[in-house]
Amino acid sequence: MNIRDLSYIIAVADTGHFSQAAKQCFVSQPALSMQIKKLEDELGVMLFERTNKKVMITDAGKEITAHARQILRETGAIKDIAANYSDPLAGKIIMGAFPTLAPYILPRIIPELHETFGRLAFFLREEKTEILIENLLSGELEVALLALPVAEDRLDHSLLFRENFWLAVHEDNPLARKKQVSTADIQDESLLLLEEGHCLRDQALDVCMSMGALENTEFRATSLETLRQMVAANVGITLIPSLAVTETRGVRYIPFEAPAPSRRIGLFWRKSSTRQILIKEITAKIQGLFRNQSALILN
Amino acid sequence: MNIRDLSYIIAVADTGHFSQAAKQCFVSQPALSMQIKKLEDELGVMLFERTNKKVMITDAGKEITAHARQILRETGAIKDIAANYSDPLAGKIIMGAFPTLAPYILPRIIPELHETFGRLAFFLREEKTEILIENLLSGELEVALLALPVAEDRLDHSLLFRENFWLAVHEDNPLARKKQVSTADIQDESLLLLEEGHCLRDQALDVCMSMGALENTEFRATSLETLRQMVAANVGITLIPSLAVTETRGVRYIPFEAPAPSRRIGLFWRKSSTRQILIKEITAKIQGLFRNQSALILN
DNA sequence: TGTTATAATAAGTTTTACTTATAATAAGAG
DNA sequence: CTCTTATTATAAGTAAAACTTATTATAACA
Repeated sequence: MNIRDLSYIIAVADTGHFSQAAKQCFVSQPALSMQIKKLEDELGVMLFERTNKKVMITDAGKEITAHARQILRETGAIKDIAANYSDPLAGKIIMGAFPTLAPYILPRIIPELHETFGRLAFFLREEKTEILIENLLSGELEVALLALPVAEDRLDHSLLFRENFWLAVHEDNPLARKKQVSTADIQDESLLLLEEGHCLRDQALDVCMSMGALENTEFRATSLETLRQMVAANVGITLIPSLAVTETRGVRYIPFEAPAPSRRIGLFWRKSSTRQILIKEITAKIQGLFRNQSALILN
Repeated sequence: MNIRDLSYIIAVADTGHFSQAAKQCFVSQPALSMQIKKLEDELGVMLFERTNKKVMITDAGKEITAHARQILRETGAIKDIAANYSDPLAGKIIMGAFPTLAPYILPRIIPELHETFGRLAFFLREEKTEILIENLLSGELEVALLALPVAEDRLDHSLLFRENFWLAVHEDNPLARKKQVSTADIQDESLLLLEEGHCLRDQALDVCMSMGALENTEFRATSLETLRQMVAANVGITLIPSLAVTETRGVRYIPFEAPAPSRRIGLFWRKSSTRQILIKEITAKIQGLFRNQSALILN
């Protein structure tokens, strides 16, 4: 059985002629006759009763063409779906981002992406980096915003922007009066950090390492907002990535002297992804957004 | 697109492997890979994301395989229907018979046919001969019981039996005392006949012709039962076919001397009918019934 | 009785699908 | 880090299927 054969029998059922049906199907009459005969042999049932002047459909033919019509409707649906998906900038895409980035970057980029990619529905997932990588590899997620580097060679990425860290201190802290902080300023200071599993923790530890600062081990926060509130409560100081810098009662954010410590954020996807075209477009769009606003948000 | 291709993508969706899917479909892995690739090209959409270790289905693939599954269900339905119809002794059959035969023969043969052809549903249609022939030719009717001869070379037939005519007279009629009637007995008698369009009218006219009897033109009955009641009311005499001979108050039925006048009843079908096997069986069954009961019903 | 309209058959060609063998590639084991 | 294994992709050649044109067969109709 064959979808083409089914359209042949429908054409015969509709026209009542083998030759007209053949014309309608753009094949020669013998081709159509032979295919129908083969189908009848395969099914073990006559679908049409032929005379020289008339073609009559049998009961079996009536029932079978009804199902054949349904099959053609389904193939139509398949073609429609394919046509929709074959627009690489249409459909849906699930984007992941880790928790110390997601709430600060998504409100900035999603409205813009939504505007640019009108035929695309964005779904968002906030998870820790490790989970996001798993989700990417398993196919649950199409793209994710991750901090570089990521040691996973099944993934590809493009760099989106570099996000500087700011020092967050209580307004009563002596450092609060500085316009910029230097390595010397925070040497031997101890910083509040996030708990294990957050990439921001590792990034901040790297900064501590290079600047000679220490971790305040009395307390490990479960979220960046908790960390910020700890600073507001004058429990300690911490690093805040620039996108998360927002006016907060009692807190002063101070930029570092160049070269400021920073993290690099990239967009990641499976090397095997079927949506490379779309991803490339999204990358370009996000890069464009941050190129224009770099003065504002990166330092 | 192709039903086989659809089963390939379903197999891949189910197994998660091209090679396992190929095994399940009894083809080589390259064959399956190539067909799926061609389908993807045709649809303009990737259905699977392949890596060396893993096959992931795309969103498009998910939606499309859902429809593909529906198509395979429909093909299953088609095969089921075909399997049912491919039993030539199963299904339904519509049988026609003309009005001066139908009510008398059908109660005798339908129960027997029903018993013999358990998987067959009989539907009956009573119409005048002319209509029955039209219905046969148009395909509305598969077989019909008609009186021979029928001048229509698109139809085939087999002779089922010969049905004698009896003379029906009122019990007060002098002929009522005879054991048999001869040609001489009804010479110049006038017989009540049916109205135009009934084949029994033509048959009876033939008998009149050959026996030198006349038509009673005062009255033409619209049904055989009317005719019988006219005889019971002593309005006249008539011919009754043997299957319609049933004890009736005031009516005597008298057989003719051999060779008795008779009509031949046959089973008719389109030469092009797809159900020749079944029709042959039905013919044989009916012939058997009447062979056994010939003494009873034919004379 | 010839003409027309229709489906079936025949022969040959083209297209499609398949097979086997091989390559390429990444994951996992030692 | 290299070898083995598991997987899909590619290539070349073969087999099968579908198609075309030309012809035949048959019934309806003028």
